Amino acid sequence: MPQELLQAETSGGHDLLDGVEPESAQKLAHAALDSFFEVGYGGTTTRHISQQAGMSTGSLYSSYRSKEELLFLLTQLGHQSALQVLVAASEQPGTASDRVRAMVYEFTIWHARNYRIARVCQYQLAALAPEHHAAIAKIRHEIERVLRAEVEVGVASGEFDVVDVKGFVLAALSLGIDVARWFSPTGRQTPEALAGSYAGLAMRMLGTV
Amino acid sequence: MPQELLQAETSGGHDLLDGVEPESAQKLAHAALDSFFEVGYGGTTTRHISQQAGMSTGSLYSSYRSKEELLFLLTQLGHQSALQVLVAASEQPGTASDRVRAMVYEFTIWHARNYRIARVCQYQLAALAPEHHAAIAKIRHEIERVLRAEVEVGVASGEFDVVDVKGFVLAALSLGIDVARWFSPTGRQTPEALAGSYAGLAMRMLGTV
DNA sequence: GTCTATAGGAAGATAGAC
DNA sequence: GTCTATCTTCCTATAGAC
Repeated sequence: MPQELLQAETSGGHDLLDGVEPESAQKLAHAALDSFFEVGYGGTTTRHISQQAGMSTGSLYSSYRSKEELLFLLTQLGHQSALQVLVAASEQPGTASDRVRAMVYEFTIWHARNYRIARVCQYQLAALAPEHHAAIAKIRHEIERVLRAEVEVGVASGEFDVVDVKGFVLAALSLGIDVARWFSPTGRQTPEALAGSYAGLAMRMLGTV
Repeated sequence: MPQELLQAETSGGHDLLDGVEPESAQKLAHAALDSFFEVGYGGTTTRHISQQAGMSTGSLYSSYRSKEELLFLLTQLGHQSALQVLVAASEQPGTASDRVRAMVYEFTIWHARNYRIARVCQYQLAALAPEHHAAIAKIRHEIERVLRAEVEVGVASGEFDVVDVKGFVLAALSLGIDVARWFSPTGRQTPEALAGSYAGLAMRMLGTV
């Protein structure tokens, strides 16, 4: 069973899975991420995960109870990391505009830089066991709550001109999340340019003065 | 082998799969859609599809060559239908604003009303054979081209104030597409309200005067 | 903790009868 | 076109040796 330490250093060559111990569990986690990303949870076999990790089929089960537990680990690490960058952006000094802009920017850039684990996080949730799904749903609600709270600060202060706060929050998170569907580091867009574009569009949506 | 007639009557109780003939092929297509939606392409078995369609396992293969061909049929019908509503909206009279607003509205509403086939279309593409994937990519490029062309009309006429046309097109399509990830008819949002919200946000992104 | 071996079943696709 | 039967391969998970 791996330690679930959150090592959310997403830039500078670090990896979201660096905190998974011991090494065999980390190798399996990497192999599982590759496979879930490529062929989905249903298309992934435990044999393939084990072999990509350089182990025998049976050895997977001394690190993890099941294929589903491996999905849960990845999904949990990804969601915790995404929430963390959003919270960090919301704690910046400045105006509500500054903070919301930073939140959209960082959320988008996270989905681009971590597009592999992000894609697994966003599109394989239905394969989780009910209790694991509920745990992830809590983090997702928190992500929504953190952004909505900051938007409401800007509405109250008159910085933003929005009637439909829920609609904006939904749209802003959707923009970031959908990046995980199509992003590729071999494409023309850099994470930074993309995040800048979306942050600017979000400011327009808010009718900033 | 089913006829691939496009029956894009998406409202009024009609079904995108109505044009699939004969009836056995249509039943299999419905069952495949259900299963691809629920557990993904990799998690779907031909046995399950056949049994849900009320047939034996082997009978699937007198309508379709493979599981992948069934995915291709669904993906093709969905994409053709989505393109069709976008083209219809682009042919409306009025200003470029009217047309782009209608395009975002209709594209969003399509992904909400057809959220099951839309989810399969958007998230199972990687399972397609290369030649099938290429055929779908053509339709997707056409979808992007149609919207971009109309935005450029509005930019040229001075109706829109956008520097980054590609960024806007990407964001507007993303908003619509991402609806397929989370939409449920049992949720609080109606397709109409959602589409209206996103169409309004798109107009703000365009800096309409 | 890792291995080999295996249980016990299910996978995609095909063959041949009706 | 649909059925039953089957080929061959593969599946998740466990058992027991080292």
